[in-house]
Amino acid sequence: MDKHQHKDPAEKLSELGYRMTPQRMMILNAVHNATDHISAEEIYSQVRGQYSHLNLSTVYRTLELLKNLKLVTESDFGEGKVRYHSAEKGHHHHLVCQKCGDVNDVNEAVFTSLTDKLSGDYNFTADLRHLTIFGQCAKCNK
Amino acid sequence: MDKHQHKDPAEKLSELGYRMTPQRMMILNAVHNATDHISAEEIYSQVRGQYSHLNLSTVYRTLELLKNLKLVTESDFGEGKVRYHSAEKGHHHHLVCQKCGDVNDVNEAVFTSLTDKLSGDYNFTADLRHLTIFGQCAKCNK
DNA sequence: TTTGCTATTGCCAACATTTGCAAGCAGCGT
DNA sequence: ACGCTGCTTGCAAATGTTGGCAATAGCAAA
Repeated sequence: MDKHQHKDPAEKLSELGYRMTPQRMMILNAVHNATDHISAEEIYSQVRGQYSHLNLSTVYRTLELLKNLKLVTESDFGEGKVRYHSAEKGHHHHLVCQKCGDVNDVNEAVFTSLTDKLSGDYNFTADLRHLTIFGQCAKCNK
Repeated sequence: MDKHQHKDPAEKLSELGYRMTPQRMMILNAVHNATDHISAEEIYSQVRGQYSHLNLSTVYRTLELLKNLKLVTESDFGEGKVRYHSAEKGHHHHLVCQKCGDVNDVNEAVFTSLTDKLSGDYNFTADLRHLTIFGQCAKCNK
């Protein structure tokens, strides 16, 4: 299994001169196996369950690295902490309702006209991985 | 002067049961008089120069309030701290270059097709005040 | 296998921001 | 004037995240 992945994250790391440590491997797994967007603290306590030699700073530093390598994406839902998501599971954006707090996914396609415009008018290549948009949801709009 | 404002912030506050205190007045002035997007710490030390009885928590709490009343907007340029801007000076969005760190303004109009789509397809009323989009700027795209 | 370079980690302190709590103060009714 | 109610503040502690530094551990070359 896992044959369908384009490239093993471990491979991707070592190709770029990074080292595959147990910490990184387990953090990567935690993000990948998470059913939903997962926080740094959650990753920390989850990994610690099987591998007690881990520091929270390492979690943050690893997530920063994985983010730069585009292996994970970061979302801020306005909870006072940030959440992470495996990039391999596909991109999508979020609509967060400021009234009821509901979070809904939006397909990337909704943003193509925006990125096209930014590219055409400003020659700016937008990096919209996990964008969060605040506002009022359908339910609260009634 | 200031006759062109729609409504006095003091008036807007008291209408909603809030009080116009010296702290709030000076924080509001600091944001309004700032030539650029200003941080909480900057507001704090600036106001403290003329009014030493001020706590940093008050600055944060006041900014939170002004944000909810839509008197100021908040932008995160990825510096590890947030910046504020007077809403009365007009809305605009930001393109932040991940390579060179340059920040450019984009007119609100660029986003109308997006907000229309979100409204039509998802019945979601987007609250795009100061949106920040990361990517690569024209210079770095060459 | 051993060595050596340096990326990586843990620990701890700093930073930006939020929160709980008790005291202070404004405006209202009596 | 008095006290009540609830908004507002300062203070200090907590939270989420980042950064410096010295020790450790991958990995490649010998």
